[in-house]
Amino acid sequence: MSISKTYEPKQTEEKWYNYWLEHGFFRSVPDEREPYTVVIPPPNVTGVLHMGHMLNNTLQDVLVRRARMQGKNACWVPGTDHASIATEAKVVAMLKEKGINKKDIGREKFMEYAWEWKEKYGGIILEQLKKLGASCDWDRTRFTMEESLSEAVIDTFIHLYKKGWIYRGIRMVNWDPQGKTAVSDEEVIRKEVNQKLYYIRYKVKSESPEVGKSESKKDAGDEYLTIATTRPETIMADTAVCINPNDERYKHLHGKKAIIPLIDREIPIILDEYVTMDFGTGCLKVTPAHDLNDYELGQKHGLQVIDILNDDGTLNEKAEILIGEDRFAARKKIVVLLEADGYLDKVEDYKSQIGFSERTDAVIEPKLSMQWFCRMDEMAKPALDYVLKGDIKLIPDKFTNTYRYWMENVKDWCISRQLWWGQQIPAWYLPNGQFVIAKNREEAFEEAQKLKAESSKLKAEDLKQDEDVVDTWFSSWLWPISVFDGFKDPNNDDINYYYPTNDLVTAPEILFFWVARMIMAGHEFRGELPFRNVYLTGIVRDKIGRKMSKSLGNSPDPLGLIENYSADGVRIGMLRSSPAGNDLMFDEEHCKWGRNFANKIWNAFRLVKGWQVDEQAGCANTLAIEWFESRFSQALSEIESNFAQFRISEALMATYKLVWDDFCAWYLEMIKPNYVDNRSLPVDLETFNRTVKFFEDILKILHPFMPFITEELWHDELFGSRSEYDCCIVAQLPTIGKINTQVLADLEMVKQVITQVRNVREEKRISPKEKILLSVKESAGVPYKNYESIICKLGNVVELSIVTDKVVGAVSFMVSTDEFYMPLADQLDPVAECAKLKKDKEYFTGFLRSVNSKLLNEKFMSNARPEIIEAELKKKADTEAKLGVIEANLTALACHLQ
RNA sequence: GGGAGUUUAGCUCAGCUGGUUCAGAGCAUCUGCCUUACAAGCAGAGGGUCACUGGUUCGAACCCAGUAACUCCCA
Repeated sequence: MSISKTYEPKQTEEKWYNYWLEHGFFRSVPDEREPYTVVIPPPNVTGVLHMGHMLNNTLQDVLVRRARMQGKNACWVPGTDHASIATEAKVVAMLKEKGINKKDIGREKFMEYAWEWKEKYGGIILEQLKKLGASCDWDRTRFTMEESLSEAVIDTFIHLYKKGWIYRGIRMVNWDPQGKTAVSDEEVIRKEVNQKLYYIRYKVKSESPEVGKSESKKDAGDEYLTIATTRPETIMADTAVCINPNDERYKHLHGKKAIIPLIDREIPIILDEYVTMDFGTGCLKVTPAHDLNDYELGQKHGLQVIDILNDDGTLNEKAEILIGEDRFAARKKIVVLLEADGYLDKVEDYKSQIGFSERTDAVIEPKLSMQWFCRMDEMAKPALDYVLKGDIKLIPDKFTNTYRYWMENVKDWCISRQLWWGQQIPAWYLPNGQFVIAKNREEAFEEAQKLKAESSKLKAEDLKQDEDVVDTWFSSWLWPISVFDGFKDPNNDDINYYYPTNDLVTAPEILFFWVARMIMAGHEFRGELPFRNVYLTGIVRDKIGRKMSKSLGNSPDPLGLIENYSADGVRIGMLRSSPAGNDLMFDEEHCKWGRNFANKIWNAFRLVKGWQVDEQAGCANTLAIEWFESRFSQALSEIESNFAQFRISEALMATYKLVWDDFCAWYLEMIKPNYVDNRSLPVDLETFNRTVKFFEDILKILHPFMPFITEELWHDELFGSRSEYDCCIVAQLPTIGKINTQVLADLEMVKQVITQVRNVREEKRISPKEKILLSVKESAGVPYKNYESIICKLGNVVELSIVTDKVVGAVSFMVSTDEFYMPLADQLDPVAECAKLKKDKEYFTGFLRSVNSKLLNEKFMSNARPEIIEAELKKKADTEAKLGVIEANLTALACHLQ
C-alpha cells in the first residue's frame, strides 16, 4: 500500500465499488436472515443528480450498509419514475428542434420517440448514484412505466373503479394557455406581482321593471353597487354578485339583481359569509368558470358557469364583446370601455400572488375541465390510523400533526393528465358517449355489449380510448409493492419476504403526494403498511438559506464535489448538519471537513503501520488500553442509541469524536512509542495487537458513513491476509463490551491534569519541549501514580511526585479537589496569582451560598428526589474543600497583605 | 384567511422526565507551534440576559399564557 502523506481517493473508489459489485455484496435474495428493506424514492428518469438526491441517498446508504453489517439481509431497491410531465416536455422540445409537432405525428409515433429518448438519456441519475457509493441491488432496478408496473397501474384503476372509488367530474385545473395543457400544482410558480385593483360599478336592477327599461345607463337616481377586481376582462363571465349577509351596508340589496356593465346581463345578488366585508368594497363578483373559489361558491349556490376563454387565452363568443382578443389585451381595452361609459369608479395599486407556468412562464389560467378522480375518504382513514397508532413512525414526529390535518381534510385526487407519456386511462367511449372501463379493447367491447342502450351494431373499432394518462403518482403510490411484483403475483417469495419494507427516506414536500398514498395503497392492496419508519429529510439550501435552484445557479455540481473532496468526504459533509426534518445549509466547507476527516484516519493508519514490534517486551499500556476499550463501548452505545432514534448526524458526530478525539488525540498519543536517537522505539506486542484490533473496529463503525476509505484500509496487510469475501462492507459490527466506569472517570481527571499542564505552559510561555516537574497533593482518590507514565508523556513531565504538604513557591492548579504544583518559582507572579485566587474564591463562595440555600430550604428538602439532594450535599462538600485550598493558598502567598 | 412549526455563541444546531460545577457541540475567530502520522495538522483561549413579558414551582432554556419576528403547509 502506498504510504502517501494524504489519502488519494480516486482509484480507491472505483476499485472498491467494482469489487463490491463483482462479488455480489449488494445483491439480496430471500433467505432465513431477517430482511431489511428500503425502496428508493424513484427519481425522475430524466433527472440528473442534485444536492437533494445526494443527501437523501447518502442517508439511505448509511442505513442499508449498517443493516448489512448487523447481519440482516439488506435490500435496497433502486429505480426511476417516468415523470409524465417533465419527460413529455423534454421529448416535445426535442421534436420541436427537429421541426416535428407532437400532434402531427400522433400518439403511437410520439411514444416511439419518447421511449427512444428514455433509453438514451434516462437513468443517468442511477449511474451517478454509484459514484456516491450507493449500495443498491442493481439487479432489481425498476421503472414505473415498464410493462409489469404499468399493468399494475391499469389493474389498480379498474379495481378502484369497480369499487366505485374512481369517477369522472368537472374540476378546475391550472391551465397553461401557451403550452395549451393542464399543469400540476407543483409546476405552478407563485410570484408576488404588482397589479391594479379596479373598482367597477354594477347597476342594481330597480324593483319596477317598466321604469328601468326606459332609462339610460347613466341616469341619476339609479342605484349602483361597486365591486373590486383585478380581472375586469372576466366580468362577462360573472354569474352573480355576492355580499356578506351580515353586512349592514348592503341589507337593502338582499334579493335584488345586478346588471353587468357593457353587456347588460342580469345576475343575482347572493348572500354568503365567505365574503370578507373589509376587503375591497364587500361586494364580490362571482365568476365560477375562471376562479377556483368562485367555482365552489357557484356550486354551493347553484350558479350558472360561463366560460369566456379559449384554450389559448383569447376571449370566445360567450364574452359577447372583445371576442378574439387575448386576455391581457382585453383587460386594457375593457378598462377603457368601462371608463368611457362611467362604470369605472377608481383604480388602486395592489400586490398579489399570481401563478406562472414553470415551463412557459405564462400566467396560469384556472380552467374547468372534465377529469378523472379517485375518492380518498375511505382510504384515508386506515392510512391515518397507521400513523396515529404508531405502527408507522414519522421522523421527526412533528410531521404527524401535518399528516393528520391533511388526512382528516382529504380531497379527492385528480388522477388524469392531458399527456401521452404515461399509462393511458383504460376508459373506452362508445359513439353515444357512454363508456366502459376495461383492460383492453376486447374486454371493453365485451363490456360495452352488455350496456342496455347499446345497439347490436357496435363494433370493437368503434370504441375510442380516453386520450389522457394517469398521474405519475398513480404509479408511484404502488412502488413498494410493485417493485416486488406484488400485483402480478401477490404471493411470490420476494413480496412475502421483503414487504412491508423497513425505512423510507424522503422529503416532507411529498408527504401527502406520495407517502400518504403509499400507505393507502399498502392497506388497500396488501392489507398491510408499506414501511415502518419514514425519515423526512430537509431541503438542501445554500449557505445563506436560499433553496438550491438552476435559475439561481447556487447549486454545486455533485459529481464535481465528489471529484474534489472524495465520495466519503461529500457523504460526511452532507450528513454533518442535517438532523431529520431540518433544512441543510450546505457549504462546500462541510465537504472539506469530511475530506480532512478521511485524511486524519489515513494518517492514524500510517502511524500504526509504521511501528516496529518488540515481541519480548511486556505490555506497557495496560491502562490506556483498558480505557480505550471502555471508551469505545461507551461511544458505541451512544451511537446505537442515536441510530435507534434516527439521529444520524449525531451518530456521525459521536463516531467522529471517538475517532478523532479519543482514538487519535488521546489513545494513540498515550501509547505512541518514544523517539530516541532519531529512531522510534518498538512497541510491545500486546499494545500493537490490541491497537490493530481497535483500528479494525473503528473501520467497521465508520464504514456506513465512509465506505471507500474503510474498505481500502481493511485490506491492508496490517490486518493480515484476508480471503476474497472478507470485506468491511459485510463485516459484523462490533458489540458493546465491558465498560469500566472507574477507569473512565479516572482518565477524565488525568486528561484535565494534562490540559492544565499545557495551559500553564501556554500562559508562562514554556516550550512544550522543555521538561518540567509536577507534584500533587491529592484527596479525591484518583490513583495518579498509576497514570504517571501517561501524564509524563502527554505533558512532557519528568516525574509526578505525590506530596502530602503544600509546595511553596510553585505554580499551582486544581483538578477537582486535588492540587498540583509545578516548581517554577521564577515564573511565579504573586500579584496575578492572588487576583486569580480571589476571583475563584468569590465564585465558589457564591456557588456555595446557592447550594446552601437549597439545602436550608425545607420545601426543597421535602420535594426534591433523594439523588438530587445527595448531589447537592456532594457539591457542598467539594466546594468547601476547594475553598479550603484556596484559602490556604491565599495565606501562603500572603495575598491579604497586598 | 385557517393550521403547524421555529427563535439557545458570529454560523449551523444539540440540550431526552424541570434538578450533577449546566448553558453545550461542530464550524468560524483569536493566540502559540513547520513537536518525525497528519499545517487537510497540534496545543490552548475568548464568545450566549437561552426572542420578549408575565405566571406556575423549592427550582425554568425546558411547563403555562400573552407579545414579536421568521418559516412551511392548506385555501
